[in-house]
Amino acid sequence: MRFNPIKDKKVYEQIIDQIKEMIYDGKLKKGDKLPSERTLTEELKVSRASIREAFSALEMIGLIESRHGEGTFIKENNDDNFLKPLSLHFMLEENVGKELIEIRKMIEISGARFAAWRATQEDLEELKKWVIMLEENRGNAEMSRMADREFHYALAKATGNELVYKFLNSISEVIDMYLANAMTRIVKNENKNSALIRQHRRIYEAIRSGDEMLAQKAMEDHLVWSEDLLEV
Amino acid sequence: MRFNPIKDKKVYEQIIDQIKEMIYDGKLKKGDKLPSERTLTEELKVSRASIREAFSALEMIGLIESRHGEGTFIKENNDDNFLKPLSLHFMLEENVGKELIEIRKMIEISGARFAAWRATQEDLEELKKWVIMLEENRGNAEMSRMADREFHYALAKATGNELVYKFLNSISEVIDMYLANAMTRIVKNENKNSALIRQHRRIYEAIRSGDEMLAQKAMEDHLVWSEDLLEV
DNA sequence: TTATTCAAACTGGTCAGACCACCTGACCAT
DNA sequence: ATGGTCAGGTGGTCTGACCAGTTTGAATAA
Repeated sequence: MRFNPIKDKKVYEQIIDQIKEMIYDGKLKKGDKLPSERTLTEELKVSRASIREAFSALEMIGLIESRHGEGTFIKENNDDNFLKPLSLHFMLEENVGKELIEIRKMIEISGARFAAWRATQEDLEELKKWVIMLEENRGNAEMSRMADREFHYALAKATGNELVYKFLNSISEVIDMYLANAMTRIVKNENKNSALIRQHRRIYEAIRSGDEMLAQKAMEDHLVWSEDLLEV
Repeated sequence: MRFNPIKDKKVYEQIIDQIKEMIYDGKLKKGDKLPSERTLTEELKVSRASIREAFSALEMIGLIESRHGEGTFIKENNDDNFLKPLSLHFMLEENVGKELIEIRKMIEISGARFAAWRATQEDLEELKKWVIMLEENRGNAEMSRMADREFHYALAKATGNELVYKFLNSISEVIDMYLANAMTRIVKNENKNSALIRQHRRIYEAIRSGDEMLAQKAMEDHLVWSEDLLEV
């Protein structure tokens, strides 16, 4: 004898489902204005409070935007961080740091290859800028960490894949926490600091010359190297 | 002269910030019970409606869970999919399909390598199961598509990285839409169908034998091959 | 006519209080 | 022990009110 669980979906969840469906069907597009809260009250026969609960949930994930006095709209620019709320999860998880670093590794290794293929002139200049920054700030953990981070962002941008950039950006906050100590150890050691700079320059040169496989290899070597330093 | 933007943060956003901070500081951990809505009403000097807006937002991203009659808790098991809301964004974007497929490619190519390294016996059996399913359903687009999808999920699981599995899972809905037509074309062509099966078997064999580089290569060949079919 | 003003009519943001539905635990009857 | 009852706490929902922005359009001034 089997029983099925009684489902008791909350009102605001059902509202979200309806909006979700309209997006599926293409009835709602970016920039579109949603009906006012009071209008929806009548059409859906629910209280304004429930509608506002649905809206605040959708606003949390960056899908809509409520503008006081104007109305509520499907968000136009998913500018930088629609993945931002994820960082909260990452802070609650134990092993997530290692897994995140692994994913970053997967994406960046292939990413370097894409970058070698598609990097624009500006991308190259940006990359070069941070390599130089790294060279000019030997021994400075703060600056080196910043330059390293920016280098990786620039590389993400150079992949020509917007989503790669956004994704790596959204997980950077958590990854940074893991890398901070490692960077301090690196810059304190003359040999390691040199290695760090050499590796970044090698990646940059490979991308600049358009050598996809070398870029991939250089990135992999770099990430494996820095991964080892995390364990210490 | 610099002005700071006038912050007019909504009440429910400030509530979220406070909860966020408590998680940062480690004062809130998985499974913890939050104060009741009525209690928070008094402590924060805000209305219950605002608190419920904050809670529904946090529930949307899967951070908390409200249980009727019991209370509100920091979610214990992020089991299923806290990345689910992302699919809504992906449906709104235009070029996101191609970019998503690229990211999938990046992750799966490296993922195959991880799988060759870490796949358990069950993982291998799961993979094998879907290869066989693919072989036994030549010409059947529906079943082939399903088997193909499940194979890739099984591979994601075999990487031993939970996050990889969850992430690929969350983007699968959108990717599937792009792959559906390609699969129909593949199974209608005897040669292509054979190639599809051969490629999956090759990936499986490489993983089974623990040959990391071959697994990576086999996966890359497969993805490049199927990518070309998308353009047709 | 044309431009300006400004009040009314929207919009979202917040609040207080009510009622329902559900869970828990204490107490009681069997 | 088992099951029933009841009270108190909790989330779920609704109503109606008021505040604070934006838009609109008619009355007014040029």
